[in-house]
Amino acid sequence: MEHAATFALYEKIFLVVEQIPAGMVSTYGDVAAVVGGGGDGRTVGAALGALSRERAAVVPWQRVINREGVISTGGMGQRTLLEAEGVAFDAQGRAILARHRWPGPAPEWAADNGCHTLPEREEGEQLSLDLA
DNA sequence: GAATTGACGGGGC
DNA sequence: AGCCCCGCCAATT
Repeated sequence: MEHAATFALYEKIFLVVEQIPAGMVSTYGDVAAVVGGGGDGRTVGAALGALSRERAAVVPWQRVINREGVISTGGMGQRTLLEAEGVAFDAQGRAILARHRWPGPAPEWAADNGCHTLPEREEGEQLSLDLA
C-alpha cells in the first residue's frame, strides 16, 4: 500500500476542494497553496485524477482549473458542469477568473484545519468589463 | 532507481 | 496579450 503521508496529503487536497462553493472556481496552484505541505499544482492535478468515480461525485473536482481559466481535462463535460453552476466563459473558452475566482478559505477554517489562506488579490476590479 | 509524463506555475521577452 | 523556457511534485514505466 502507499505511504500514509501521501494518502493524508490527497485527503487534505480533497477537503480543500470541497470548500469551493458552486458558481466559483479555483486554480491548481491556489489549492496547493491552501493545502501547503510541499505539494504544488501538479500534485493537486494528480490527486484529482486519482479520484474514484464514487469520490468524484462528492468532491467538486470540476471547480479546479488552471491559472489561465482554461479547462485542462477537455471532453469530460467539465465546462458544461461549471456553466450549469453559473460560471461564465469568454469567447476564448476561458472561465472569467476575475469574477468567479475563489478567494480562499476563511482564516478561521484554515486555522482549524491546518491550512493556509490566500494572499489578497486586487485584480478583481475589472469584473464588469468583459463582454466578448 | 533512472527516465518519462502530466488535470501546473512563474518569470522573462 | 502571446510565447518560451525552467523549476516543481507525484505517478508510471
